[in-house]
Amino acid sequence: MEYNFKEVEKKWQQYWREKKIYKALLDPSKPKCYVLDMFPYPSGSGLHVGHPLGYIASDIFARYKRLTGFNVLHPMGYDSFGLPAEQYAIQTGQHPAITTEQNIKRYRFQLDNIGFSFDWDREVRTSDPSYYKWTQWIFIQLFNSWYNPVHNKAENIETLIDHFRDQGNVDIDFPAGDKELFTAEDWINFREKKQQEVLLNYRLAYLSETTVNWCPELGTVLANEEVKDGLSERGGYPVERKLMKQWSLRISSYAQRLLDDLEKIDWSDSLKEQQRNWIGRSEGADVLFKVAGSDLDIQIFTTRPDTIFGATFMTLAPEHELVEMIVTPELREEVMSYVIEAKNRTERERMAEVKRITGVFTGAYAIHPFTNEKIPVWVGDYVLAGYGTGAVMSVPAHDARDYAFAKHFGIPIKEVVSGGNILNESYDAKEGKLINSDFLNGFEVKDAVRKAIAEIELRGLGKGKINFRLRDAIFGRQRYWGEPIPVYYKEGLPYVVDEKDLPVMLPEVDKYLPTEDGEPPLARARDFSYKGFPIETTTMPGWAGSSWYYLRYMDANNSERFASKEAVEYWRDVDLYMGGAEHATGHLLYVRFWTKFLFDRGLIPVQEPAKKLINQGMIQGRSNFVYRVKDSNTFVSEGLKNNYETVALHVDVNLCDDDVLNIKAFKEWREEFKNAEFILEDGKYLCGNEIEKMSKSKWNVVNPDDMIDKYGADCLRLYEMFLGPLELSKPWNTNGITGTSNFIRKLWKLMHKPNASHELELAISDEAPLKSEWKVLHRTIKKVKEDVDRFSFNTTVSTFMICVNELTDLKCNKRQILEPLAIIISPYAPHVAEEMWERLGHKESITKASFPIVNEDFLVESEFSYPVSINGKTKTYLEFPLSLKKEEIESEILKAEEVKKLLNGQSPKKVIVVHGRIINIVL
RNA sequence: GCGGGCGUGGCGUAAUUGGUAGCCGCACCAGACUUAGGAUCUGGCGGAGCGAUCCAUGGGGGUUCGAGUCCCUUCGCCCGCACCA
Repeated sequence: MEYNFKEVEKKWQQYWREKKIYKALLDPSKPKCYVLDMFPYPSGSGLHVGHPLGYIASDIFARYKRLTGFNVLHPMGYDSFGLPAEQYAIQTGQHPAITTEQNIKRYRFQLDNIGFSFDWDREVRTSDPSYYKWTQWIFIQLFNSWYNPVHNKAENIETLIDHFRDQGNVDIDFPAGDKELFTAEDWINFREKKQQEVLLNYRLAYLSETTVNWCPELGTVLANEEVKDGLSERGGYPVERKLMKQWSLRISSYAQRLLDDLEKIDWSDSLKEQQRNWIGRSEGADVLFKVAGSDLDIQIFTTRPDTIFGATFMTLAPEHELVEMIVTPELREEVMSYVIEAKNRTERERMAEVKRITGVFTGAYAIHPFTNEKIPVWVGDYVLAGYGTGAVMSVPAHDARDYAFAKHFGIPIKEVVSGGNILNESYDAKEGKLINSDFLNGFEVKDAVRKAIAEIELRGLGKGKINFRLRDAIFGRQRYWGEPIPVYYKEGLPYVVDEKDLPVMLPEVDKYLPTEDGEPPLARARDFSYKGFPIETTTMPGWAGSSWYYLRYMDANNSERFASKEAVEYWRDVDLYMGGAEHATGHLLYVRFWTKFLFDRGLIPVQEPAKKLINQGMIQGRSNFVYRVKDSNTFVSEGLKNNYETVALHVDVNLCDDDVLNIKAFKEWREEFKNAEFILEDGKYLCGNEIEKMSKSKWNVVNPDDMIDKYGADCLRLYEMFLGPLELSKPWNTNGITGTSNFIRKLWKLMHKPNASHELELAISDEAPLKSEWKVLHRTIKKVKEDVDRFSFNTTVSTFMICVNELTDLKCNKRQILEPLAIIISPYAPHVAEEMWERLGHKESITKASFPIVNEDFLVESEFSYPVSINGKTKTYLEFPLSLKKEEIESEILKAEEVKKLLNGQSPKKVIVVHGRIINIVL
């Protein structure tokens, strides 16, 4: 019989499910391999062919690792808290849990269709109380921890309390903001309320009044990572800056470690670079400038302390608290109206108008700490409140922004580093010699920076400092569909819920909207309280559950702990993490942060979640167009469209095959096309095409289920891999799928022959293979192994094709060849491989087999004829027997008769041999 | 502006990582068989030339016996960050 993929795939999927073939057990006798995909948010539109790309690749890797003797953990789950289900709930009143459940069912069906080797007994759902119980538990650990800068790790808050009791806080760096000093005695005399307030300043999960990204449209705050170009990442609504009391996580304490440990992990350069940029470490100094005629100081941060003599003015961010205090009475009105205007501009407006230079003089002057000159203090919105100290010393000669500002307002420009032409533009480069700079004169920039910092510290004007761009992560969301924060309020102070009372269940509400007084939806819940005290009404952000899910898979059904000690000790970290690059500065930063935190607290044995990470490329859509002749119901084929005046219309790509329109289906597609007429070329209607993002509105969404129905799961798997390198973004194009489809048929035919009535029947030979057949096999095994090890799955598919073509040419149907062949193909095309395996007489699943070992003996060439170049030029052919050892090759070749003949008796100076072959002869 | 990546036939791509450029597949062309099909099989398929050969990896230059690969320069494309002091 012909290969019937529908029957075969169904049969094996059922077999795998029933026998729990892919169940992973903790087995210390075997090496572990943890292969993880980024779990999906189960959206209403289901999977399209782009989603499984990464899943297929990781599945291949997982299956390959199983065959090579690893105990593989390859789980899947759902990131099931999130906005779309909540938006839908707001519109329809349906509980998000119901929508989510429906979507998950659909996802599961689609995933099963592709034949993945997930261990579904370990499925996790972030919205499940048995899961978010532990998300809440980790939050409590964060709340009960502080970052000890001396030990450079998070510790139990009790150690801080002990320290306060013994020594106060004099010797402890305050993590953020101004430091209020107290002694041990002070601490003991503080009331409970005061103590708790102080501790809140040190906890890793803390409540504070901060400027947040407020999105009025979504009615919630967002983390920096969730804002793109001043718009919300989800929905694309404008975001404002707003001062609010909010829960935050102190990720900034981990900035240096998050940066340093990038060195230790095998992630792509671009992704690491994105994280480095996001963390944004810069070295420089904090310097104090006195305000003339007052005892106020302006603290600035600069990375160029060497240029301090070039500071001709200072600029404060409009939000800076000193603005109000230093502005002179005459200018107060003007300055404050500028401040208000600047504050009211949204982030987006501010960004869009980067080129616009605005600012206003405060009337106040600062005293230059070295020259004692009076320099004017300005307010300008090019200075950001959120970075450094929100104030800068402006050195127009050596900073492009200061330069533009100074030019615009006619402020003097003083050159202090030679090498540029400051009449035309600022000289920002960090090289050149210092001039006009007193004690720094003559130093190179690099040395001057060091010298300047030393001098600043010596004179008590400030000190060297490392600044990070990374801000603490805002953790509260004014939304319903998320994890409740396990906190209650007593006398206005937050306390965490007792661990034994977890989870704090998400309460039922009558509506999923904020209350009339603007409280989050949870405030609608009746009696949402703990021991009579009100519970926090904001919920956790979408990234909370995904920041530790990889740990839950290790022991997904544990009700005593987030995962048992044995499980985290055994599985440790992810060996291969597959997912999109869009999570570079969101999820992938948070999951590293939580991992380091849990490590610090002795809960897990690793500091990084994933050793190796691959970002699979996006699959774009390939839209098809039909061309309607203007004002008619006639459609003209693509090649002839220039002869008419036409309008291009998106047409459902599923109505086209290789860009040829299925006219019958098209007519049935929409009522208006029922009587459409067509102008054909070569008897066909050819559609135009264009690469666009895959989306419903563009009619270019290809559903994997349809592909599987038409070609089978194995064919889809092979084809998605064959499209090109994994990391590359590429358009989905089914035009080439016949290639992989043919391949599966050819593979099948290796062990089936047509009988008298032209039907295929099993034909396997038990004869010993010929050397040529062994050679084909072992070359393939070798190549496949190398390819999988370097994640080059597209070349592997080519390798399989070559192998099958060659075996077909050799008419090889030998069992000893087909068995290993089935094994090496099984990670890619598991269904057909299982079926072959069974037909070869095996009772057990092919997944229990072992990946064959390469026998190099079959690959050694004894004799060959190949082109050789002389002095890198002329090519000629040479036959030379090669059975020599590496070190013998050159000396033997040098005296070989053949070579001399070739050179008319001359002896070569040097023979270049690569992989046992003479490549070039130098005379 | 800064950072990361890329540029090879009509198309997707490959090249043992510095060693015969174009593997494999699609598309296309020719042929065979035929139960007439969008099946299967055989052959061809970067350019020029009857040919041996020559020219070709965005352009220019360099290192090397030898460069798609390394270096410099230039052009073009994609992605990320961006008033971060």
